[in-house]
Amino acid sequence: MDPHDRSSWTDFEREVASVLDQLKPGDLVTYGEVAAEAGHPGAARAVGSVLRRSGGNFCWWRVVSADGRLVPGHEAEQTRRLRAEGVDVKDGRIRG
DNA sequence: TATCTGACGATAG
DNA sequence: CCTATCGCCAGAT
Repeated sequence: MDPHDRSSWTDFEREVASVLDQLKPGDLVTYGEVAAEAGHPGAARAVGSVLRRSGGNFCWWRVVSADGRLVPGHEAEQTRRLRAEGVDVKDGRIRG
């Protein structure tokens, strides 16, 4: 998947991208919300797959699990990015 | 067409 | 609070 040529992406990837593109610094969404906003309610797991394979083409750090958990294996980086946007993160989780 | 996979989500214990 | 399951979806093989 080439970040400079979205036309080569799948419809699902484009839809997910359009949703994430609207997020502003400090915004937080869950995989399920992204899926629903993209027009694919229930496809939360598929959203995670897209983000995992997309390797940073999206603002993945603003996406958290439904229970507020950060991305497994990327807690440090995600915590750093979120705090830089004013989000309160505590022990790999969103406080609030 | 059949199966397997996973950065999910809800539920039960 | 934790783990174990199960249902779900789109992609990859």
